[in-house]
Amino acid sequence: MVAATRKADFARYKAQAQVLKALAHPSRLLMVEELSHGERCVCELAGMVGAQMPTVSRHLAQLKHAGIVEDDKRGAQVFYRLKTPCVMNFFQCVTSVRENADR
Amino acid sequence: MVAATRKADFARYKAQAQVLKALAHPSRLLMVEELSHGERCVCELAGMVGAQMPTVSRHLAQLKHAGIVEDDKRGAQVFYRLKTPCVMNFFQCVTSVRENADR
DNA sequence: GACACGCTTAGCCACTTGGCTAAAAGTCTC
DNA sequence: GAGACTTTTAGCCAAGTGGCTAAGCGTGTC
Repeated sequence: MVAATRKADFARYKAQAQVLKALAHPSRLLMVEELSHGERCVCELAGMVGAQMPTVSRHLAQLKHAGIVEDDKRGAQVFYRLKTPCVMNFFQCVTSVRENADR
Repeated sequence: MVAATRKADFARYKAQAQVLKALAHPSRLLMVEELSHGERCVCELAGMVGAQMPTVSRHLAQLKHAGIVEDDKRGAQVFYRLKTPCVMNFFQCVTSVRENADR
């Protein structure tokens, strides 16, 4: 059963890594923080990030795939919002890690 | 000052992304969880991860560079330990994100 | 229907990541 | 110092990432 347990653990770590990877990009972090203040359409986020819309759209697709945001099409626009506001807890943790790292 | 603020924000997001990226790999997550139970030498971790030692050594170098672990050379061996146990808080957060994602 | 608008997809590119093997470097024993 | 042992570094390669432009697709307006 040890092998089976390790296999299950590995699958769990892989899934967790997927979520972390989705957050591990400056532009995506910026978007997540912005979305914590309320829903935004793609063009608004593109303006803030300072990248082309196709690029931003793909970043959002990654966040959506990881289950961090969800989209809502209204007319010609698509609004994104945080699906799991708990994500914001990361920011504190990450900051404290960084502060310890600098020490 | 808006431009300067945005620039500083971007630098902050970039630093945070570095920490998240360091954690965003199944093998590294496994090692971090293992290290949360106490210090381990490289060969022990290599056995758990199931990878070659050079590979594990490089993963550990990434974690060290991100400020997540620190090393302690004792004789021919190198022991690693968590520098910021706070990292363990991530696991809960990530899990809850995943559960919401599956829903 | 024609057009503008917002967003996504596809294709291309440079760059990074993560695995391996081989070689080097440091430490302990004899 | 020779040899065994642990760890790191270097070099290679396949696969993934992230940016761009161009093209496609759905929606609202005239």
